[in-house]
Amino acid sequence: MAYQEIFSALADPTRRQIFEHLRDQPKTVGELAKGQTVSRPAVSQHLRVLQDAHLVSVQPQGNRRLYSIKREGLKELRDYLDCFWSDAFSAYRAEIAKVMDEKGKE
Amino acid sequence: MAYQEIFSALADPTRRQIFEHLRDQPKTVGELAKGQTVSRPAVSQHLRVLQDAHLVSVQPQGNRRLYSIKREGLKELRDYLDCFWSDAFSAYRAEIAKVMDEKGKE
DNA sequence: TTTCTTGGTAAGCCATAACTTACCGTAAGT
DNA sequence: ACTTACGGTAAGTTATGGCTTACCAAGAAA
Repeated sequence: MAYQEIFSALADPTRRQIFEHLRDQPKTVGELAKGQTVSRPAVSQHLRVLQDAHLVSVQPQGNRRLYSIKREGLKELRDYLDCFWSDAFSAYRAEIAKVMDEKGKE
Repeated sequence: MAYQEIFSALADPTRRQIFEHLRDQPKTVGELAKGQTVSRPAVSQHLRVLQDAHLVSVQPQGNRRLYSIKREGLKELRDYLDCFWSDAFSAYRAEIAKVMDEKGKE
């Protein structure tokens, strides 16, 4: 359904780098821009795209905005990939994934 | 490493549709083009990109070329996604995936 | 209340990528 | 041998998307 946005969001190398930087911990726009060669507005625009793809989320904290990874988009992507394993293991995999998602929420 | 090619290969909607059409069974270029609104050369070009991303493979059969899905690229992508589940379940997931790949090869 | 920081948005530029038509090589069919 | 089917490649066009600078709004700090 929303594969389009997710795939194209992660297709850009700069955007993927930003996304990866969020893997360790939530960061502000300024922090993210510091690790990038592109300008801060560019980072803002990338974050917008990632947000639309449900790959990151924000919480404003006074002056700044703290971005963090949101696994929702990733989960969708994983489900998409899974349906290319057409054998019985696909279902098995899906089940495992489901269980782990539950755990992951804690 | 080669995430770039894989992500951008699947980011294009037409290309993804072609890829999905191969899910059921291997097909020739003509067959794939028939299900598409774009021209046959366009399909050829898309297949080239998918091939570079290790998402499809070809075997020539006389006059025609039979394209089929190659899970190598998908596997790489899945591994990439897995490393965003940073908890202990990531390792577990990876193990499961490995086992299932082995099984899948049969 | 100024001033500085933080960050989103607008406008415009430019490179890339997806498409087209035209062409060519090769294998089958007649 | 000729013709038709199949499909890859070249060249050119156009739209999209990633970048920049400039600008603006809102919260801290002075």
